[in-house]
Amino acid sequence: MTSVNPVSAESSQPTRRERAHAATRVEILQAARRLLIEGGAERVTVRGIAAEVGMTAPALYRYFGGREELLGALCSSLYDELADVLYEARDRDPGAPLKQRFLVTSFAFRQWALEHRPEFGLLFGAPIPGVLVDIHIDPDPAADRGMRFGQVWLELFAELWRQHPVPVPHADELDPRLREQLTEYHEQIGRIVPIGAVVLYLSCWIQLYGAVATEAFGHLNFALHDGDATALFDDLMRELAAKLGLTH
Amino acid sequence: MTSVNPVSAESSQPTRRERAHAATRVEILQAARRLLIEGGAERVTVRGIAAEVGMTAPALYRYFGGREELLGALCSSLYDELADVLYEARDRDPGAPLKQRFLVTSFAFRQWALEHRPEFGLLFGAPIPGVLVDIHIDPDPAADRGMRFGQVWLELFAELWRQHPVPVPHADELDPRLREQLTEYHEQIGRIVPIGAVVLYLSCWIQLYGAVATEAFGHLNFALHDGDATALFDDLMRELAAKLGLTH
DNA sequence: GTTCACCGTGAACGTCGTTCACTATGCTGG
DNA sequence: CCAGCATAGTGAACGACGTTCACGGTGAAC
Repeated sequence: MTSVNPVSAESSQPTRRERAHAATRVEILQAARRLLIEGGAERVTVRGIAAEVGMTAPALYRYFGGREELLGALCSSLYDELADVLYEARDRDPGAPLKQRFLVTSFAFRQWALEHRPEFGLLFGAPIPGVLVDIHIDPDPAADRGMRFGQVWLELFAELWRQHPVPVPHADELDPRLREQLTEYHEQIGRIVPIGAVVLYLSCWIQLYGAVATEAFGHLNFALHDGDATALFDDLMRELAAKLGLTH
Repeated sequence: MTSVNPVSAESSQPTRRERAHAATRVEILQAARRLLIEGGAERVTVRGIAAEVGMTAPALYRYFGGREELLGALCSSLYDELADVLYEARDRDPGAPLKQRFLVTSFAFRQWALEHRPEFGLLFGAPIPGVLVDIHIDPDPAADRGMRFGQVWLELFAELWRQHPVPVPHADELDPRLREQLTEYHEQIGRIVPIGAVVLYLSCWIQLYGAVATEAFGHLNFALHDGDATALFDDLMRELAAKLGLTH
């Protein structure tokens, strides 16, 4: 099962076979994504993918341990793509004020979610029993591609907060339970902002998630008949900017 | 298929057979829920349910049109249960100040979500292609059990806002797109609050959804390693109360 | 007491994930 | 250059899935 080749044990140049293997892996993931877009995670079927890439189903087991592992790899690659999209949005206009870059990045997140609803659902919906678990359990932090996604927001937020340090509760004023829970993460990110700002960061993430997920999942359709929450999202982002002390 | 009995066409007392039929339906839904809890929507299988209620798979087609329709009915019954839970929380202490009753209800929502994650995921996660669609498309508003769930919050919010009318933008100040989109819903709920308050209501729902869903789906685990966001939720609800002008 | 609607079964079809024995291919070490 | 071998891919098979259909049995209705 994907045994390590003695020739290129770690980081030396990949052999011909390894390149072909990796190429087939991405081809498989592309086919999987096509099926995901067509009909949700349910349609991502081993046999379907195999047909798409011109193989029979058992051949896929040379590349992935099974359907769940394949879905996990698909999640990873999607997290990566999303992180790239966000980085691109953030750095699109490096001279612009940070507030604007933050808003542009937030809008890019929403846009990606709406243009890729099945993918967004896979990454940010209810976890599928055997899939996402494996990812977040991965001991190697670099292997958790979701981390890269979170990193975008963290960098942006930290830069924003340090340039515009809206008052946050001191560590002593924080709920002791919350302070204790967040200490590990706080250290993990190198204490780039005070722990009170981490709470603010999480509350921003929650608000952004809520705004994007409710729209992408259709949980606003009861009120917004056409399902387009653009105007509402604008409102919410203004509110979020105000919470960050970014009054214009 | 479930033809109307000439004896009890509409609302007269149900015949013996009809009662048995209805009883079997709920028994089936209970079995389906047991499987849902065991292993998510994926495990809710026609054959599995049939075995659970002591029948063979084809027999279930006397009660439901198929797996998707069965999942839809399960959603409806879960929405109903959740609405009951919320109503109970709201009316637990009718003499308490509205702010407290609002917070108690919000906490009840979170608690139900955390104690019934698979059910919550089915109702509030990414929509399953063939399932939730049918529900929200139902022309009979009384048949959409999700409406009953939304009604709890709407009643609570309206009562709260009228007792404590925090300033909201006038209709003229609202984004024209948003105003036009919300007009239909505004009429539908009988204009019990001004349309600007509807925007506030939606933003509250989004914030509550974000707080509960991120925790229930594990989308806070990157920072809260134990996954318990109680303290953070407290914070967020305080913030939400402040947005409603409920400073204590 | 006959008729008939309804409940439930068993067999069957096509699809699913997965395993296994097997073959072909192409790289590798002597 | 050739023997050896890891790897890629196939076809058959197993059990489980959703769904359909023809069939028998049971209880209510006239």
